[in-house]
Amino acid sequence: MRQAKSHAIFNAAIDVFSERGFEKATMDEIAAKAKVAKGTIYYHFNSKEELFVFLVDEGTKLLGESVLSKLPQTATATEQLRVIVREQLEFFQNYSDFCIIILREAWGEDTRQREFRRMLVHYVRAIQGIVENGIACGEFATSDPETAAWSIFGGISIRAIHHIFTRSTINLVEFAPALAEQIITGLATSHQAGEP
Amino acid sequence: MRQAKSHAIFNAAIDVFSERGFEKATMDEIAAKAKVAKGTIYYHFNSKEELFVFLVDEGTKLLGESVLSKLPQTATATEQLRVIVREQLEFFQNYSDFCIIILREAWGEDTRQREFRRMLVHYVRAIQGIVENGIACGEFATSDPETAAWSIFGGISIRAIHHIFTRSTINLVEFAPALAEQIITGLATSHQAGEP
Amino acid sequence: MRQAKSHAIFNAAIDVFSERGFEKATMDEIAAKAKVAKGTIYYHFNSKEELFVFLVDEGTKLLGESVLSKLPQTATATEQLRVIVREQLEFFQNYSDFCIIILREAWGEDTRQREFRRMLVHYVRAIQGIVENGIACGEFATSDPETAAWSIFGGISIRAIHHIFTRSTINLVEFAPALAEQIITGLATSHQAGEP
Amino acid sequence: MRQAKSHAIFNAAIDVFSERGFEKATMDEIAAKAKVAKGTIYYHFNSKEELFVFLVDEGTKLLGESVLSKLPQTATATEQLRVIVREQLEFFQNYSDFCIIILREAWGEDTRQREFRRMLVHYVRAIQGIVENGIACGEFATSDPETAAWSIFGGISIRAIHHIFTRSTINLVEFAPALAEQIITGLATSHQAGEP
DNA sequence: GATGAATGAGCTTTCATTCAT
DNA sequence: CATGAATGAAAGCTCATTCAT
Repeated sequence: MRQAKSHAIFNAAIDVFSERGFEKATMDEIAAKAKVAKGTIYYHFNSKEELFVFLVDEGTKLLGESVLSKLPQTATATEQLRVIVREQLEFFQNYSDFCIIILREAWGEDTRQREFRRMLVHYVRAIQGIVENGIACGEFATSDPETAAWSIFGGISIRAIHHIFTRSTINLVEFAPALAEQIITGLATSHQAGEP
Repeated sequence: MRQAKSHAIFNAAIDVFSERGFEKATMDEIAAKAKVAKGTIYYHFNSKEELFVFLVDEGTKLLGESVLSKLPQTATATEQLRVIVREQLEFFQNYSDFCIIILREAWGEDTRQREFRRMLVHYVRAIQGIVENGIACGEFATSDPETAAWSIFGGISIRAIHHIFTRSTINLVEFAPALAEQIITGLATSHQAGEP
Repeated sequence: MRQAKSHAIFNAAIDVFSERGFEKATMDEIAAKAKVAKGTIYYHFNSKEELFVFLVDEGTKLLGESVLSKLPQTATATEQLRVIVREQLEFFQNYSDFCIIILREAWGEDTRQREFRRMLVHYVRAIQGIVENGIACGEFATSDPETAAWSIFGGISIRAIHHIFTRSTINLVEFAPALAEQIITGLATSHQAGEP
Repeated sequence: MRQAKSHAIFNAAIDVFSERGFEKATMDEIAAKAKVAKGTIYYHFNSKEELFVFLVDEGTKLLGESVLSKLPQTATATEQLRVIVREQLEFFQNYSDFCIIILREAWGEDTRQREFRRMLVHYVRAIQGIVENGIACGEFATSDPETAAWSIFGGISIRAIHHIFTRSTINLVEFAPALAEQIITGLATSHQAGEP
């Protein structure tokens, strides 16, 4: 099998980066976990940063594919949003390491962090597109689709990471219905919700 | 004036921790920015970790006070939620450094990170309390107030940090109405919002 | 009372120097134990080294006085040696801190260590004098009184420090008879002791 | 050759530890003397303490082997004691650095010091064993073989270290006969040595 | 392709000493 | 006389990266 070592390094790196954070993660620990010599990592990746970016790149792509490919193209925006919520929770359930990496490592002015945000923006723009479609169809109403998209993404993600560190055994996907309902119909009971 | 040096260190530390992250921040840079000798920091704080925890403690307390003290006690839960959204955005507008620190440094198993989350939980519980009050009054409906609270907190925070790294000049508070409306009435236009 | 603080510092310093060794002892700990401010130590002693030398000077003088003043001037050299053994053990029993300081801190090329050894040499020379007197009187026989003196001093001291770190409750003075006998008559039973 | 660097570090460490003492010795100086980078020391030894303990362990083992392996098994206890005196002096002549390290660094409550004393006790017990054999054979008489053993060890060691700091060119082994005679037959001329 | 010994810049922390009060 | 906040040089230790094998 090609890339056996690469894969081992990749998996070990996700482990270690999510457990320690980028700065505290050491190439020694990654090498030990991957059961390769430290030099071997440098044969496959030019630097710690490059390894990280590769990993984040793959992860974000996988997030995009996992979530967006499940969208039923003919469904309503409302239905698509429900799928987003469910699938993103499912993704974070399966790849909780990556959920942690996103929230810890995306914020800063280092190259890897800007790069990371570029990828996240790409994903959130897809959510924003759905919101905008919903508006165009008259399903949704909001004055600021970008704000809507980021708060949807942030709401799901922070709910998920809180759950991850709670170390509960409940499956993240179980939060999907409540979360989707809040996003779509809000907290207010229908007969009220007056404007100030 | 007492504590002049302590304050300088405190402010410098917020700066540096938010710009570099806990691990990459150096005591040298904090000392230089505070215009004190490195030893002076250690005269006031026993370690880098202790300095960080002190700072996070003060920051989280200030967040709690800034937001929760503004809550009109006699108002409806709906109105209280609007205040939360506005005031938390205002807080992040004024203390964007602290917004960054929260989202970067709260997630992990180090002592300082667990401590940090304990404080955040305290704040988010207050939001959860309002949601539960709203339910009790018949204003709100949700099957999972904890999920509601964390997704509200996360939605506001991630919207804010995205905005901070966008380096726009728009005041964060301007997002308050749209964000509040989404939380309260949801995205869906009132005449629909069917259940699956 | 004059020198109340000086005395407190002196006693605290003996404590700390013997517990930690010169290098690891800190002026902070000495100040804390003496219940004075750190600056106060520097009012009474110019430096850590000076404090140490003063303390060692006093201690060695006290050792000399404690032991040598007990020597019955009219007694035989044999009897005087017995007194030396007993009184030095008694001194180490009362000032075990100082016993530790002697054996830890006298060996090296720092100024304070040379100074220390100068004082020790003075004390050991007194023992050597007794040995030489004994030879002159025909009581003792040895080809090397200096070696005799140092090995007597070393034998007593190392026996004592071993006992101190054993943390036994036995009084050091109880070893005096056996130790004196060994020094004076040797291990061999009288009817033998052949020369090689 | 394997362990070339390790050996260089080992030798440099003995040098520096004996010249400066454990606390004052710096890893920088050891590295410089060993002509390796500082990090290299940490590649081979986990800490300054571990390097020290390793060195002391080897040294004490070597002391034991150097001295005890020379003991003629069929000889009398008296003869064995003479060998001990001569060989221990020879060892200290060859490894004066280690003689200094023993007397400076064995006394204290740090882990490395307790460990050190454990090893010394092992060596001194061997001397004690010889004394006890001598008693069993009727060659020796003493009420306290442990005291005898420690004072023999201490007498030799302190005589040696005094000589080392005197920087004389005389070979330590030249003191062996006088020292042995004192230990075996004592100072007193045979016709006396009365008990008080 | 793979290894792991070696490196050295850079980090946190300590602590004797000073000095304004 | 006495204080204790402030200092900065110096030390132990870490770790990404390199390179000879």
